[in-house]
Amino acid sequence: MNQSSQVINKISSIISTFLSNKGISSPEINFEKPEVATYGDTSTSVALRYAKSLGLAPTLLAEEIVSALRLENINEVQDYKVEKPGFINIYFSNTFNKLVLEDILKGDNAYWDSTALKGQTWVIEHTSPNPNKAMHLGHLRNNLIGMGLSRLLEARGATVVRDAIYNDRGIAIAKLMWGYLAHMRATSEAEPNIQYWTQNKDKWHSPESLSIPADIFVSRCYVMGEADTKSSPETDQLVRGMVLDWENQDANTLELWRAVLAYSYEGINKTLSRLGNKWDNIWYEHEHYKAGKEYVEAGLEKGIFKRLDDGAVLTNLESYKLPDTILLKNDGSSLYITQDIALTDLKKKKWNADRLIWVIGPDQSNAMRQLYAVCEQLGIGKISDFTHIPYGYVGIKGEDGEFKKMSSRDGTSVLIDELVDNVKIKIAEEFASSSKEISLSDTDLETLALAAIKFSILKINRNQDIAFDINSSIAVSGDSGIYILYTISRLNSLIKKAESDNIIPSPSALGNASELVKSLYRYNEVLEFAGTELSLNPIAHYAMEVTTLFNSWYAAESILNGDNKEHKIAVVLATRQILEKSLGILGIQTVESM
RNA sequence: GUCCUUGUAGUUCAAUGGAUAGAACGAGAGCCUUCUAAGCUCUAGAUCUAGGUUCGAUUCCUAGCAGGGACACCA
Repeated sequence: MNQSSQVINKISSIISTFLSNKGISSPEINFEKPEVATYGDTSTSVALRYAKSLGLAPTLLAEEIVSALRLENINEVQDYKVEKPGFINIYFSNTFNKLVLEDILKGDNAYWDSTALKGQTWVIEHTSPNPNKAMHLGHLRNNLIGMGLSRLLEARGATVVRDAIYNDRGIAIAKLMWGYLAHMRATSEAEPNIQYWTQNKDKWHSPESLSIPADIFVSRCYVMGEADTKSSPETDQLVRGMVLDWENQDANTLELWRAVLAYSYEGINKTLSRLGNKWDNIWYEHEHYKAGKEYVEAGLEKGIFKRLDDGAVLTNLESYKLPDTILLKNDGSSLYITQDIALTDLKKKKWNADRLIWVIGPDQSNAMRQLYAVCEQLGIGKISDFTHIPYGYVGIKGEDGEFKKMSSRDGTSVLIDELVDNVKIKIAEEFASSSKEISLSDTDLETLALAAIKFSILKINRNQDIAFDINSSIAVSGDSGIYILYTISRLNSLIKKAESDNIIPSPSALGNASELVKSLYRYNEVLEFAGTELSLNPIAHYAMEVTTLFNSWYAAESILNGDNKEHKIAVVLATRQILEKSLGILGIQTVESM
């Protein structure tokens, strides 16, 4: 426990004791940051909350609480004030600021280690890519949320397992295989059949031979393959036959399947590694797609599900107030939900998971609730162990300013790589016109572009739809990731200069920048809030707040000159620490200078 | 039709049931012989409607209006 939190805990326990003595059993004491600084550094509304049950006017109760607090003489508090209608506003002294800075500069153990979720294992499924399409902005948002949440949960002490599922079998993959076979022939003599292909693979194109990225290569194959099945019933038959051949483990079909998927994974991995993606485990549909049926049969025996006249199996979710859904088709084959039941049990057992999270689009929300209910009925876990994290669509801003869904068919689908590359160009142009002396490496440009993109997505509440304007959506000034990175490079430069001037950082109770320091103190509080909400935008907004406060201070104060240099450079160090930690959770890396 | 979700300055977004609804972009006015002006300071500008609960509602409840999504053998 760090020193600064102990101050709050002490205040809290004094109030708690006071209210208990008055007859309130286990009172809840809340603190919040007032809107305006004149209302103090922190504030509690306990008096408003309990005045009625104690039969006292709120301001009177507040006064009594303040008297009790004054008796204790807490060093770090300068003053308490009661404000109508009954708030108790607390003003910290500079001693408090000194403690905050000491805590932060002491490093990891003292300040950062949260034990809130210690001992818990969370499994978080995110970014399950579609093997036959290049990844677009929807996947980007999924990935940023999934990776961000897993870092946030880790920061709160949980053991986190990140996983994803590849839907690597079925009709869509067969279309992809056909598209490759029929349309990626390098010479006209190549025959579009599997047998021929296995003997003459060099007569087919690869991403390298066409000089295009693997994901684009795969997308093209799929689009052409699908078009063929639509226009020609014979091809459609043939593709369906490929699915059967695959299920019967036909060696040649499996070989083609592996070859095509290898391109697919190559493309996916290239894009995702750019983003800093990490999975601890990948589930492949072909490994478990049959297992779900047994769970459904077991449920039938227990009378949880019922078999319809045509042989299909239906849920009974009346007690959950959910619409029923089919678990097994009338031909006995399985559906998404069938496989997900098995997968959920696998996940839970493999990691002995306490909580399971799915980061998946909002269109799945009904299906997710059905899945969770069925899993509870089958005894796989409690419904409260399962959480769906939906997120709003990423669309395109239309001519009329309206939100339009992206569609690869209309060519309005924006790919992740395309976006990153465009933003890099934009930043480079901005930089070139800015009369700076330093030059930016390509690595720096990539870092900056990713910072701008990640921040602009994560600062938005995840349930909001985003209408993307390709020309202006990624801000490089103002409320942006670039603004924060720019500020960090200012901090870096100050720290370097302080080192060469031999200024030893040392927090002082006489120091200034108190508003900034008090906002640094809120880091843990923000993490806790974000963690309970499973939401990342509070962290983004917090980082912005710290940055803005620093820049205002920086503009008004000469940091490396005058009195108190040691204190001021301690503030600078602590600010950098907090900003880097916050950005770290968002998956944003920084540049040394820009 | 039922269920879920969203509605806040011109625009893009904030706001744990709290106090004077915050930022950014855009608009207007200033600030570089001094630590990085991608910065700082100031000005103008908003809670979809109607009820209710509460000391207090952008937030919770009810009913509307408007957008988006889901609704049984697709993936």
